[in-house]
Amino acid sequence: MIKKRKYHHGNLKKALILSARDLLKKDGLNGLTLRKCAEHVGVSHTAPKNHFGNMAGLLTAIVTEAYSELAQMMKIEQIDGTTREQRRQAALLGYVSFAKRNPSLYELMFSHNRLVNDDPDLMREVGACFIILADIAEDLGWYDGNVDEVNGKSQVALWSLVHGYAQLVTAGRFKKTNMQNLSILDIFPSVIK
Amino acid sequence: MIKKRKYHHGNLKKALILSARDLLKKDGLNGLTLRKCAEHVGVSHTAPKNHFGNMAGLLTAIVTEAYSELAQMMKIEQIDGTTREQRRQAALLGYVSFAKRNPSLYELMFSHNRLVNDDPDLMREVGACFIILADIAEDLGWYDGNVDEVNGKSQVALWSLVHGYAQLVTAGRFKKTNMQNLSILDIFPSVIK
DNA sequence: AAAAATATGTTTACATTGGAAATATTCCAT
DNA sequence: ATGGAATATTTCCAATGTAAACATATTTTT
Repeated sequence: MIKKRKYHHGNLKKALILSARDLLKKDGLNGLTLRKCAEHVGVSHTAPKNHFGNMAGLLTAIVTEAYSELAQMMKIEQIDGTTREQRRQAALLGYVSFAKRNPSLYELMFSHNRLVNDDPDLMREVGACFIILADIAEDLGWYDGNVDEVNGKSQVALWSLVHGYAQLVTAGRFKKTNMQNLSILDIFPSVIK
Repeated sequence: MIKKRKYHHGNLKKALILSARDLLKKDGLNGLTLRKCAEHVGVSHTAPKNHFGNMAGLLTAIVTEAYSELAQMMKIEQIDGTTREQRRQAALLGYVSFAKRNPSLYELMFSHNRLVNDDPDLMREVGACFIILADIAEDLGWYDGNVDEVNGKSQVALWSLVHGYAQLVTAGRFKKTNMQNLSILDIFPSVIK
């Protein structure tokens, strides 16, 4: 039985996001256009509007999914019985690995005026990442003071360090130094008590 | 004596960069277009091509200048007689201040495929920033080992931490936490011996 | 000083893109 | 089954980056 080409795609939203991710990986931010996404999926160039409203909406959807994936990368290998130090190392490696494999997407995730920043889904996924970071930021021993203050600073410092490292590497800012091949774990251990 | 409108602008390159900075500050990356730059300066929309080749060339020129400014911000107040700790604090505050005042520009400075990354001028200014960071990264006491290794790791860690903090703040990633108003100096001091 | 070469700027033209508006098709709740 | 909501298409437009040919000014060479 031959499948007739349907007027309705069925799962266009998901398909467009996947297509957008492909374009982003292949040609970077400049190569990602609504029309190319639509053409790649086989729909008219205005079909995305129903699902995302506009370009910012599509980018927000992609990034929202990306934060979810980033959280997954950080949680990999975090089975019961592992120590916090083991979870931390696994999470940091997963985090940097994600950024290196998706440099354009990663850049977009920290853009400050290209996304719908108050999108509830996006905020939820960002929050989910922050919670994972909060777990592995405990016991760093970098600060003194009351528990809440120490934990807050630790979270900020941990995320700052790993994000900064990930982006500086993917942006090539260490390329002209002899430190391009340092691992994130080389940067961390000695300051962890 | 009335000045006749000249066919040649005189200092178009610099004027276009300034105009681009204005647009970037006012409307973000999406609001920056070659045609608007040209119109704002009062030349035809293809005039920029002579000086920058294409959009990537203009962005590279803007970013190159921005790295120079960032270096200046880090060097402010670094007069003789200051301790390294004082220089470090001044540099960190200047760095974050620059990022906060120029969020779109700052984002562009760490983009990984929108610039002409092998541009000699850009590489020189990035290198100049790295040298300043190298100075203030000494004596952090975060690592053990031979001097070169310790210094290398310290530079990478310092830049990662301050860049990560600056971008996470400007991207609003701490907005939903109670840590939005922490200073970069709150993140640093306790880990400095 | 004259002429040639180079640099700088304009005009014209075109393909790509995001998006608005009107219309068509399908799905779904009652 | 049927009317409304959701989904997709068609048509249209303004904005954009860029190429090519041409115009004007500046610098270099002779």
